[in-house]
Amino acid sequence: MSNLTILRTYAQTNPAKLPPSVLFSHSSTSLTIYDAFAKGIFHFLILPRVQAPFAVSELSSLRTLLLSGDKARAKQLITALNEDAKTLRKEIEEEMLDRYGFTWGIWTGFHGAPSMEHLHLHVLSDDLCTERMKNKKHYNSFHPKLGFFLDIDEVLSWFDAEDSYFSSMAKLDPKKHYEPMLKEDLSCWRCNTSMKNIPTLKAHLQEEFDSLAKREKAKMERRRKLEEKTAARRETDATE
DNA sequence: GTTCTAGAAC
DNA sequence: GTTCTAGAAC
Repeated sequence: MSNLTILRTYAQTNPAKLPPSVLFSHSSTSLTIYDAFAKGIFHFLILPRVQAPFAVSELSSLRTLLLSGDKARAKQLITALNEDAKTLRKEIEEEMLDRYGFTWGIWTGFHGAPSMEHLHLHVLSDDLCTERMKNKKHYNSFHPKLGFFLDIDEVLSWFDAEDSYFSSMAKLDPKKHYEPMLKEDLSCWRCNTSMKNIPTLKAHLQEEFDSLAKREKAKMERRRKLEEKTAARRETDATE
């Protein structure tokens, strides 16, 4: 099953009835689900559950939430999603250490022009070269320098800015402002090198990830050895 | 969002 | 000839 309103269906379903292949965890206010087409090795979506005072229509997207009228209420909801994301990132990092022996970047944000109904916060690792990363639109929608991917901290900062700034950002005009960003030329988000097509980009991202892995694992190893030495020294000091 | 596929790019 | 993209259909 997959259509443009599937997330809305999940958000209105009793979490106990969602299959474990879909649901990762839930709280009283949100659901964390596995992204069905993960663009990073780790890729989750956090969805607000449909409950008062919000109507399902107000939770349709970031745009509808920001324009729903009550700024304080909207900020509160996004702050709650942010807290859930922090917890999730910790869990992802533990899993990274377990399975890969090091940790790497995790991004948390919204798409400027989402293509599925119901507000969803992406939490994904920054490797970005999985099997499901298939075209320019996929990649550019997460490229941190293009502007399509809106980091949650940036979105939260809009609430503390002047009203006129908040209003201009809250418009989130998909056709004029956001969708053209998806057609920008491909470039590596780490080193800015331009890439002629998706297979070339993915091979490059894989190399970047492999060299990062090597550096980070070496760092972990040095740290471990240092701790070993420190522990041994402590032991000697204690017996002297 | 994905899949399919015509035709552009190589 | 093969690889790859991008637009239509769903």
